[in-house]
Amino acid sequence: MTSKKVRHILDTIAGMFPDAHCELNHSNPFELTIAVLLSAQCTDETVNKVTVDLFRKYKTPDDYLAVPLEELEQDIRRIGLFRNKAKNIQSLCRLLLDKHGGQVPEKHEELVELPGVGRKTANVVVSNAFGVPAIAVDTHVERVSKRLGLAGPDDTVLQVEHKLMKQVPRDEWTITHHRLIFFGRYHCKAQNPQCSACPLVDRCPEGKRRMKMPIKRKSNK
DNA sequence: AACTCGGGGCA
DNA sequence: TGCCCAGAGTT
Repeated sequence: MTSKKVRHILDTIAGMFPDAHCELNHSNPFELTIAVLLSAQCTDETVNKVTVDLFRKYKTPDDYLAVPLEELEQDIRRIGLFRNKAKNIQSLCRLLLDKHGGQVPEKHEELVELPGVGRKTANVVVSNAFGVPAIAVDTHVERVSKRLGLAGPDDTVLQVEHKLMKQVPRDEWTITHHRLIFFGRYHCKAQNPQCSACPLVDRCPEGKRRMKMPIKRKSNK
């Protein structure tokens, strides 16, 4: 794909979502790390409902370790995977205290060593909390990148990340990440993508395919 | 590469 | 009801 076409895609999406940003409730790197960890397999909106109260009760790693696991599970019960997540939070806090003086490390390679923190979470933390350009490839970014042809249909998550970094100027990585998220979440949705109202449909391989042959919705006859 | 965890939102 | 969600760890 030509750099001109990539630029057109980026600019169009920027116009659609001029105020794209990180929607996770947080006010410091530690809270952001907790919020991203909690967000796995559920929406940010759901996470924020929990963290508003959670962050009032728990300010530091010590606070999370001061309560029994069952109490923390109860406090995050409203989101999915809460048993694993509660355990992850406490072991994360223990490690932060043991190895990092209770602070969230700024280096990507240190972040991914933390329990419950993978490559995607580390990218979100460095970009949103520490100002390091990064593109975190989640399900939205992966889906829209493949639909738009910014990545190949069979690329792994890591390959998608590399292709995006190659095609997008470094100082636009973080904002592009957020715009692709918004685009995927509110427009180029997994189930019912708004192709007929999409300014990119003419240049989108997947969009053209879908417009010609709309996906049949499952109907119970 | 496939599987598991898991309650909430939405059609 | 059934299916998916801004993942990561294990096998």
